[in-house]
Amino acid sequence: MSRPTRQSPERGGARSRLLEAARDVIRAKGFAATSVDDLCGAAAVTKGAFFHHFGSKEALGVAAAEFWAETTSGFFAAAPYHEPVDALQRVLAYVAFRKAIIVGELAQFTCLVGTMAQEVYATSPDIRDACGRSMFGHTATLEADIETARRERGIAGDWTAESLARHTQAVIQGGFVLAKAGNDPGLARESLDHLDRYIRHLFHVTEEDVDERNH
Amino acid sequence: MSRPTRQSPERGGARSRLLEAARDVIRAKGFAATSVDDLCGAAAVTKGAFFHHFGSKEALGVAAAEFWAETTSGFFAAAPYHEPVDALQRVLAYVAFRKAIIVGELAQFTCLVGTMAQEVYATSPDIRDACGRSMFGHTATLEADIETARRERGIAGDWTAESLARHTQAVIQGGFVLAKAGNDPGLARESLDHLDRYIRHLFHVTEEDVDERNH
DNA sequence: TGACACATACCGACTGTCTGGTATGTTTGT
DNA sequence: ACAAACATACCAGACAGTCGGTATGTGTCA
Repeated sequence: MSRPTRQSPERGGARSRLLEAARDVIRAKGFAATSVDDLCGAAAVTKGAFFHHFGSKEALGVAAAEFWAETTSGFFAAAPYHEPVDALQRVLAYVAFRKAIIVGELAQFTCLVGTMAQEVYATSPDIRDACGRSMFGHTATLEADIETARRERGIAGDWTAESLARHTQAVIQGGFVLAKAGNDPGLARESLDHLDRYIRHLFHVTEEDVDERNH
Repeated sequence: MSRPTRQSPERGGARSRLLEAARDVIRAKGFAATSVDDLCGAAAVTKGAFFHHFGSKEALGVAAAEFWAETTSGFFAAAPYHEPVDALQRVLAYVAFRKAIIVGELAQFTCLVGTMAQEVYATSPDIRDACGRSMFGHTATLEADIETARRERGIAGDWTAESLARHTQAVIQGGFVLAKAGNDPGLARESLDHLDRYIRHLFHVTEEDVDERNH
């Protein structure tokens, strides 16, 4: 069925098409429930191509997590939340941005590495670690802004920028879980409102303060 | 292998042994990666017994979510965090309790319905909805204490008890995801510290206030 | 009290399909 | 000509689910 056309579009693109298919199909069905044939079908390539590029299904999982790390880091680096010159405003803009991109179908805005890590953490250490690198690599980029904001504003408190960055990620990931369980993206957005309120509290943001330096 | 002894222990116990096996095995391996034979092996029953009690693997998934709802609601109802007479102290004690039970192996303290919902939300609406009922049924029990605390303390703010109860669940679930990705239970506890701080902020808890009315 | 009917609980061999993976071609750019 | 990038055919095992059967109650009526 739907044999890939001979003289198929861009020869050499099988690997990236498989990674894109993995990103989309695994987010919808999960890693274990996604078969190699599913991926080949979605990417319009044959099994020969699959095992030419990836030594095993597990190796594809690792590659998919790394692909996710690359593409998302590019996506977030190009996002507009970096614009404010004030570091705290960047942090709050990050949270607002994360909320703003929660639209449409669940499988399109949820996190590949969160989903995969949850599923394979005990059965595939390689995939788990690749997911961990992607996730904590991302939190590290936020951590820098949090740390800067803290210094700029002279904020004390018994918490670290690292832990707050990770907490932010936890709220996002947890929001995805609730959104899936309740079949309602609004549940993910809701938790980000609480996170926003919490961060404003940590940085003693008053009502008048809010638009003080808004890009 | 390991044939269940004829005259096996408690005839009639196959169903509950399968549900307990499902609870443990699925939390470790995920739903899709857990085979019916895995469950039969773990429960020491045969396939005949499995399909006598459950019409399909999916039906077992639904039953496992319902079993989880029953056993955890009993567990939390009996937990000591209900002791404080002050509602806010009960809420904070709940968070502390959730943190305290995060010990040992990941598969032993993480949430079955969170794991399953994340995995099957798009492929099995029946399991997803059963997971949702379990999860939001639990948040509803916390919501009551939050609402009472809010009235007792005359707290305003643009948030609802319902949303805060769900946010609490999101932080817990997100903590589990990070703990799995980082292979470190401490990551789940860490987020609960932030949640505790956030709730104290919402209720204007001062340092002196803390042990004011401690059970 | 016991015999018969019936239901529930379980057993384990079997089946057809699907799975990840392999072995061996064929095409294509350089 | 050569290697990389595919395609095709195939395989052995695992998979969910089936089915005919047995063991153990449970209700009923003489």
